[in-house]
Amino acid sequence: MSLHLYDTATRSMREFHPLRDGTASIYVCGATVQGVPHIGHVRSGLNFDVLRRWLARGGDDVLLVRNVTDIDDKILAKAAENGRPWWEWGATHEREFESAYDLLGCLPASAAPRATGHVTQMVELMQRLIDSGHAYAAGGDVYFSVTSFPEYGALSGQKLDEVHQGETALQGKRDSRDFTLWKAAKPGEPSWPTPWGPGRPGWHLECSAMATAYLGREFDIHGGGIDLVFPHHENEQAQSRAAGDGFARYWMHNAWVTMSGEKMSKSLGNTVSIPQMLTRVRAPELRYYLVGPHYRSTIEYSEAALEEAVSAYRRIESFLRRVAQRTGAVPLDPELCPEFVAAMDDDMGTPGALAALHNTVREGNAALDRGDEAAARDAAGRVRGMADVLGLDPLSPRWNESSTSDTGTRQALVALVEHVLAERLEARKSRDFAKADALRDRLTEAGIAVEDSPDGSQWTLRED
RNA sequence: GGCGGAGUGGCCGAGUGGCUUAGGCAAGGGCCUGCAAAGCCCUGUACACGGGUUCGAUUCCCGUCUCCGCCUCCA
Repeated sequence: MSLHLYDTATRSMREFHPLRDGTASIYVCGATVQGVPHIGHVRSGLNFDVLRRWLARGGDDVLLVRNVTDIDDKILAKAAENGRPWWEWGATHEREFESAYDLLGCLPASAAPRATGHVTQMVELMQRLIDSGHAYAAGGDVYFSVTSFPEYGALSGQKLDEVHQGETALQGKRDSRDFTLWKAAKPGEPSWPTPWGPGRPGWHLECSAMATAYLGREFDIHGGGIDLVFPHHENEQAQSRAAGDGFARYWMHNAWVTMSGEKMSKSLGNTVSIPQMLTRVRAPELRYYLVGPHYRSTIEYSEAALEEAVSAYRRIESFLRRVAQRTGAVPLDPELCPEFVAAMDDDMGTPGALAALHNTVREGNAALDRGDEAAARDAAGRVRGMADVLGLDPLSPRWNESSTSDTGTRQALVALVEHVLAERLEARKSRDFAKADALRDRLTEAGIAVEDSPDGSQWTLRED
């Protein structure tokens, strides 16, 4: 079976064929950089990172553009509240998002364009829309005429009569359902010059302009959170198609992370930020938690579920470490088992993919138990290969980066622990188990877990 | 009011018209171990409720209840 993806626009599973053979293009709606990223924001980035890895695995050269909305009402409001320049406020949080994506193992985007850097493209798009009668300027604002585009509502299944753009009814709108492409400058607000007067972008316009600028007038996949379907993506599609562009060929939307049954959002105050999260669990553990469930299923956040993810991830990790310790470095095996491939091809079925991975872990552990090192190494290589597709390979060097800064401390710790373990080994040899246990207890108290095996004792730092 | 999603074993979380024990976590039993931990083996027997279609439905259809999301900024 080849890759099938659920397409929001047709509400059906469609076989994926890129527009241009060998190249897949993806545009993901990224952050409005008004605050610190929480796990919900990052879920989207993670889901599309997995998609991108899977497409690349299938041989496609993947272009992934993830935009940064660095000018909007909220940024201006929050910056003002905090007495900071709006551009600094945006830049600060843009770095927070970039750092969160990076820490969680997202491959860097091919481009991360900012709205403020693409006003020229927006002006061009507006001009095309005005020329073709789909948009009009009024008092420095520019609006998209919804009734001029019969397809309007097709993406989200909204009926035109039921539509409310939620924008304050502005004076110049010919129809209350029209949406704003460009906002006339208000005193004191940042603005950019246009043929219709100075102003700033409306929210939807930037994505059409940037997607087209980088990926062309037609591209493969447009993604984002499920809430963006209406009005954001509906409006994007309307303005681009009305202007004559093919625009996105597949629409993919990820579900929420909820908390106590409610959507996680700043206004509800039920946010769990990434920096906060990462003080409690390690990055790949959090990634496992967010990537494990299917991307179209809601994740109801809970401590217990997070802990389970941590345990499940550690099971994989400890298997690989055990094999590596006993038999030497384990190379990643790019060959994927059929169950894994089938699961991933079925609309990125990460749960099924993880099931296949865990089955291989069990297989490998069993091989280890019976002393079949070749089989264990083989399984370990395949486990790494599968985990890598999900960005979860525990042996990937990227997860070590954070600890390299304090190499000296690390070395001192290693020396001390090794010394205690050597002493304990002596005690065990002379069957002085009271002493051996006392030494182990002391390490345990210090947060170091010791496990004995036929090959000697292993120790790990437990952060909880 | 309009549109959409969901209710699965102790928990998380997939899936399918009749053998999937999905997978994980937790639990119990066993093996292994000086002990512990890890690992391996075994065990649980689920599919909101009421109808219908069918030889057979957790899976299809209808209805009911409950929950959630979008329609307002939002990943």
